[in-house]
Amino acid sequence: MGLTKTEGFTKAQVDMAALAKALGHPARIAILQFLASRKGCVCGDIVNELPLSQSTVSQHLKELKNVGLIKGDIEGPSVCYCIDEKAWSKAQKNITSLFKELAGNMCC
Amino acid sequence: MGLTKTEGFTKAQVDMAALAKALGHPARIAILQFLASRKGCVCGDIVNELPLSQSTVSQHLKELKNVGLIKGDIEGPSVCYCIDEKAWSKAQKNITSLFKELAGNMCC
DNA sequence: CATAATCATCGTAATATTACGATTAACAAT
DNA sequence: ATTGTTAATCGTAATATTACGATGATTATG
Repeated sequence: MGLTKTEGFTKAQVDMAALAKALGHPARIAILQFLASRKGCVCGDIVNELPLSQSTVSQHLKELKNVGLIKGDIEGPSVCYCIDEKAWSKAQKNITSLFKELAGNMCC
Repeated sequence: MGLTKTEGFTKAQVDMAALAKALGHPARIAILQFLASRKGCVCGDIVNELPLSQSTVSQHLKELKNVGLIKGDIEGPSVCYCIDEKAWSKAQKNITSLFKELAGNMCC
């Protein structure tokens, strides 16, 4: 299979899982950190920062775009990437509330 | 391939990605929420709460255990699961600091 | 001891993910 | 126009993930 069942789960659960899944690769964590380390868009040199080929990095960027965490604006021959502020703060809110929901109910 | 490259990334990045990956399935989100909704361990009826077969749920529980987020104590014929408080608060700290690191540096 | 209940594991199948090189598309500059 | 640069996409291969039924192991209970 390899196919994730979504029927029977809430939209919030499915969305949260999709967000977490997008963060579930070191390269994508590194990309987000690199984008944030520059104050602004990053045109070009993302590939040079990662130990992966250009096509692989492009795939990871695509996944981050699909989940909405980053945007890419075409700037001449290259593309400028940056974190999508709105999506990011929404993600932060959701994760924070998940942690709040799960806090303080431990037993063992 | 399907094999995630970890050389060239920091341990923090790899660990964060592993945590996120563990959260990257609706069933595993649902399991954590269900464990937290009960104040204490949950013996038994996790399977009944999910639209998945017993063996599939067992697999998801195993993944959550592998990343350390939950513990399972054998209690007679059944097993009591609960969130591992230490691992969970560490995860929370790491995610929070990731968000802090990435906040306020947007541009577009 | 036999049976039932609970959960892990095995075996299997379908699909997803990761990664790379090669190619293509778009644009800039000579 | 040709060339070079940048980044997406295609094609491919290897491995991972998801899911299920069936089987095992363990422990109560009759």
